[in-house]
Amino acid sequence: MDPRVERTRSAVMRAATDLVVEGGPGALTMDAVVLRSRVAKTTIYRHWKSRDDLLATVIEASVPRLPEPEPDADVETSLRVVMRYSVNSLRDTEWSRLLPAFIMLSRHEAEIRAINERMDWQHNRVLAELVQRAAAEGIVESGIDVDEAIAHLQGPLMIAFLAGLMPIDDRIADSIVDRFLAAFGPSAAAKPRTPAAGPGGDA
Amino acid sequence: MDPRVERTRSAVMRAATDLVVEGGPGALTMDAVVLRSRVAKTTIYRHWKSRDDLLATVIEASVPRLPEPEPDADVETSLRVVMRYSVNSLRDTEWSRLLPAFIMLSRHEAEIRAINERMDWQHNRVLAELVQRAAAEGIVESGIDVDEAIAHLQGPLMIAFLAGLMPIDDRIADSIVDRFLAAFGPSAAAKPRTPAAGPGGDA
DNA sequence: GTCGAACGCTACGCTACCGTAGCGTATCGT
DNA sequence: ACGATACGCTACGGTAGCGTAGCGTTCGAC
Repeated sequence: MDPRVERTRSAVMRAATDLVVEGGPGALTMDAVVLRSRVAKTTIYRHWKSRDDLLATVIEASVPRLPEPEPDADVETSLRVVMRYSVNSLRDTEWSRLLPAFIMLSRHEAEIRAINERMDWQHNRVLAELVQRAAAEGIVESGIDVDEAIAHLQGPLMIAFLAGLMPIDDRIADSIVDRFLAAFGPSAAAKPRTPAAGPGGDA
Repeated sequence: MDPRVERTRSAVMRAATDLVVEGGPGALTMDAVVLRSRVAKTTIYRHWKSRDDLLATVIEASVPRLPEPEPDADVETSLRVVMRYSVNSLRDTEWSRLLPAFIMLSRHEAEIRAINERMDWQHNRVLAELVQRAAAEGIVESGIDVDEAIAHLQGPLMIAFLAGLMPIDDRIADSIVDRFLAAFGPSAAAKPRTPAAGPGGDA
């Protein structure tokens, strides 16, 4: 491939990504990209058809893809590996600052929503497979609701990130898995006592 | 108070809120508000000093505040009440569509961030109190990490909402509390087996 | 009824941003 | 070397949005 093209694309992507990371999607203006990347505006428009197109490319390039677990590996270990990978995605300064914008734009921009759906689909597939294998091996309850399980794996991490409740590190990944196994383990007490009624004394 | 002021403020707020709900923060333009509210632009600027000010007011007005649990009520019941309240906040069409924008704007707009911090503070206070009471009553483990507990209460709900994994209803609120109690209950198996090592056989 | 406050209207000035035209220059592949 | 392709530059045209000026009108309070 023509090295000029390669150079231009990477310079623009670098500048555009930094702009969004630093100032949010609103900071991604073509003029700002021109200044920062030192690439002429006309040249940029030879590679991306619009500003929105460029924004979509920036996000797409930063979206993490969960690693596919090795089929013959221990399920619990695989789960921990995947969760640690998620944690590291959120530790990545680029993705961590892109994610909030990504969440919002997915609501109103069709292009970004499509990226979101592809990501969700991949993540859910990986996690669903692990949850089902865990159920088959008796590590978690057999009739487990896969979506619910996924929510309990991803949710605490996401909220810890968004709210800044706790440090995002391997420790949190492991503790989430621990809690997950405790909550969904086959010996998880007498499961649902859904009708709101306290177990013991009230005072 | 002058009813003209009351009328103007509510008409503008209604229009502005609808605009953000329908099209995101970018759709909140003064001209659009003028058209929809039938209030003159000059009048709007007599009540809000800028467009950003109006946006902040819109968000502030929609942010849910968790109910303060009654001190003499059963802890588990209170927890369920609070979680159901959170669920209903997300069922509210206004807040559910404002939340993503809120998440993003909190990163780059100081005004919105301040609102976010006030909300987090109130939510965390309510939940922390309940978690601590639960610990004191022996419903959950005694040395419980309050922030971790909060993450496990709010996280699954948040991710279910953001990803659209499951229907947002009272059922999910209750099941989250169930899972929480199972994961953090005093008899929650042999707690952390943090070093990644499977319990039984691997294959 | 009268006075003051709130409101409405038109018309701006200003800025930021998008995306393009036209034409000359530099660089790559062969 | 040399043709093709990519790139750079300047200068725009057009739009959208913010916030204000100035002045007349209406409405509420008393």
